[in-house]
Amino acid sequence: MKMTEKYNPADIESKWQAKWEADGLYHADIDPSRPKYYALTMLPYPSGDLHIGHWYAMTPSDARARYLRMKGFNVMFPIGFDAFGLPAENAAIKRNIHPKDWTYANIDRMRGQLRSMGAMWDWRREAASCDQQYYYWTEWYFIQLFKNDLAYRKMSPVDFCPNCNTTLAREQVWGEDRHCERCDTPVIKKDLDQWFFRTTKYADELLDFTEIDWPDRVVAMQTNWIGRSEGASVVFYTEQGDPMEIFTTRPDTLWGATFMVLAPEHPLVDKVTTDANRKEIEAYKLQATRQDEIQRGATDKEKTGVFTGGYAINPVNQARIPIWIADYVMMGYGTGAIMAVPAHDERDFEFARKFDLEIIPVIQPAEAQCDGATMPEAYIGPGLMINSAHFDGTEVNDEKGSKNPGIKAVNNWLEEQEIGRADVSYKLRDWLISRQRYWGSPIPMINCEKCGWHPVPEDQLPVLLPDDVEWLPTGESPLKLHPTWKNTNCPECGGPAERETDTMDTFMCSSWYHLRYLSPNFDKGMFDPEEFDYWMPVDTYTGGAEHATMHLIYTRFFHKAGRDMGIIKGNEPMKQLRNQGQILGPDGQRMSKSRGNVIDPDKQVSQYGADAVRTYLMFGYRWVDGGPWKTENIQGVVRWLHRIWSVFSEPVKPGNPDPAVLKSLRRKVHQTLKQVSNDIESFEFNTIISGLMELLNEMITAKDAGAAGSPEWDEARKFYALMLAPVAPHIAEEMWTEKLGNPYSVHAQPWPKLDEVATKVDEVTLIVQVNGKLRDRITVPAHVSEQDAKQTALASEAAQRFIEGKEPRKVIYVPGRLVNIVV
RNA sequence: GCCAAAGUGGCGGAACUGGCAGACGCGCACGACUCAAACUCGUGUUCCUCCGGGAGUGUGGGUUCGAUUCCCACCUUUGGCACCA
Repeated sequence: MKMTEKYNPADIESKWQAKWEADGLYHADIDPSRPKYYALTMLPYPSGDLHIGHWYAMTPSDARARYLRMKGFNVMFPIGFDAFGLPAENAAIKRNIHPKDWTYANIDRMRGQLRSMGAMWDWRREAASCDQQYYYWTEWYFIQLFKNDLAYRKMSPVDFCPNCNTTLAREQVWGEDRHCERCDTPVIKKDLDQWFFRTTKYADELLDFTEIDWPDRVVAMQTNWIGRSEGASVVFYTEQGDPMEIFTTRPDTLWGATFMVLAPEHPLVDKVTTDANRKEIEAYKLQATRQDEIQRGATDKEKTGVFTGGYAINPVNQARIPIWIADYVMMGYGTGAIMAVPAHDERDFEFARKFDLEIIPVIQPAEAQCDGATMPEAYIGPGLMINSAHFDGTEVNDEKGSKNPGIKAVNNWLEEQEIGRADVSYKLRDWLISRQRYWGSPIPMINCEKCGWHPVPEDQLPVLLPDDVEWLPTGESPLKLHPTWKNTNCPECGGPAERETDTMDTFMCSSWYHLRYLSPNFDKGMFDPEEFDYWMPVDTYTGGAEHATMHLIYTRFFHKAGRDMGIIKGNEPMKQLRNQGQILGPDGQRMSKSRGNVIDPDKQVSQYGADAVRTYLMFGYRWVDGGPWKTENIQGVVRWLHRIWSVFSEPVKPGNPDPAVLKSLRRKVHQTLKQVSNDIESFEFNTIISGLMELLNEMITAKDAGAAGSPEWDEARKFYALMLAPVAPHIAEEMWTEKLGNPYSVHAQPWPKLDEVATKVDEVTLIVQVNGKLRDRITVPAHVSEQDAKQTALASEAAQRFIEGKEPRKVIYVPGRLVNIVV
């Protein structure tokens, strides 16, 4: 007899990976006869080393894609690289290697690592955002945005990281001390001419999530980020007659405005400031700008501010109210000016108390009486309007915007009087995309002194990045320092002109990679429309939740803008989104080189095999949560894989089993099939594995009872290999093809067919409760009548003991579950 | 402060629609195999117990014959936002 070889993952994994690849097993091509499924996982940055987090994100997604493929879908599962960005330049500076060389070397290395996952990538669709034929179309799309007035240039104060020497988008600035997301350096403000995209134009539409199935968490984060507030815009006038527009969510409190506050940077500050106050105002402004550089955000900071000496007229009652400046009013939101109603706004109240300003209540709560002189805090609840001319007595409730009768009434009146109007304000700002760095997609714009800014003519695209640059960071784009690159001719007048030397934020590149995957070599457009029509939209998108307010808003904007420009079809790029959690180091901390708690997937794979690493990551965690890597826990799946191997390898010794054993084996097989199918569809990877473990345990028991050799046993092994295929593709292939002798490949097989009848039991165990407490178990036929079930339960000796001869008041019967006797 | 999610054995976690809490696995203990160890296999493993049973899913209440599951209040943890007018 031939000795059974041991399970050696290294042998079978590389063998099958090579064969699958050579056979093009996972190529996904347009096939109108089959339903399509676009499964997408967020593309990696080519940092040079695949992280265990990539495995955690990608291999369960791969398992699900494989399952859907077996279910009959034509599944596309592509991969690529988010290949532009700062780390390449930083590495270049540190090691004097060209960012391009660094990036492509890393991509090469990571391709190998990604292959070791045994995932069903269609490598023919690979795209890297730094490829010429990719950024060609990134540039082209920029031009379309520009032509449609969705890209514009503006001088504006922007967050600038002095370490990375580039500007940052609002969402790339983190924390109370406003530091750079990459290097933790506190950012500073700089006034720069920058390119923006009009994301705000889509603010309302971005708040509509009805067409997509995304996690509540992400929907909530995007909703907060967009920050829609309903209210009114009202124009106040300074005493000199300059209009001063403010936005308020509480127009019903207009009569309680006792002062105005301007942001220190507000353009009217100089004009309203009297000579007597000018010195103090200038000092405060200076201090505010300085503080901007460090921190102006702290909430618990005591309010500061200075009186300008100027006054404004409240348009609703002609009251003359002082104008102050204070840093609690931000130039970047609304109009940078507010009316202050201290009686009904906490911040204004605090400010008024500190500077002894008047407080006039205009909302009267039901019970207490508000008195401006004595009230201990602002009142923000509902009530009736008072001190508000003919609005006195109008009801104000807790609703926001026009649902609030007080706000609605005042808004109507403001419009009639032409003082103001109902309005909406957003926290969302236009997307700043200029970066003063080299390794990014060029912004294809030309500036001519005579003709202004014009796009590079499309037949001259792409604007190529020059290879010969000095990339030492100076705060200016390295492209600006290149001796010749920026010199060109004006597309309008032909005279000498200069190229834009900033490059684009890499989020621009990653906003459309799912479209480039459709046809990475297509040269007549961003994508082949035929591919688009078949594959789009993305059916399932998986990745980290950290992109909720950045990438995931940008890509929706990109898509909607493309739709309105006639380039893209549909309203949303990705129908379903699911987030995975994070794998932490064994110490429960975030993995980092400095902590020395990094788990290297390559090492794990060489030690345990790819199937073990895949299944461990699926089994050990709730996918959405993640958690610390536990080295000893991987033993569980390793043992399981070895047991699978032996169940499939050991010679069959046919026995003479009890038919009940076979029936119960078949039941377990089909119950597991049902459970595994449900779990894999709903991203519950941990219970897929536990279900398969349970089934294997039952198979071993059945085998010991002589089941081997029976048709039930053969079906169990066949189904087992098929159910294993999505999660552990290599061992499943080995079992299917080599051990069971089925035709290659297990991954080209249809998913096994469920026999619902087989999952049903003949006999059920009912629990018998007395007053809700478990007292006994009885076995009854599955279709027992209610009466019989109750009778059997009442007759139970254990139950009788607890009934103690008392008369049952009520007997509850839940079919298949229990009988509860209430006494 | 606001928004969101989550609290279950020593640990990761399971429990369909309100119906046997702790599946599966790790760890641990004991046993078998072994000269011995590892591997492997078997048995046990929420806590208390007078061995009848009792308690138990963050805390306190409620609804219900019955609550990890539904409702109310609170506590804790994690993530996000944070003077947004």
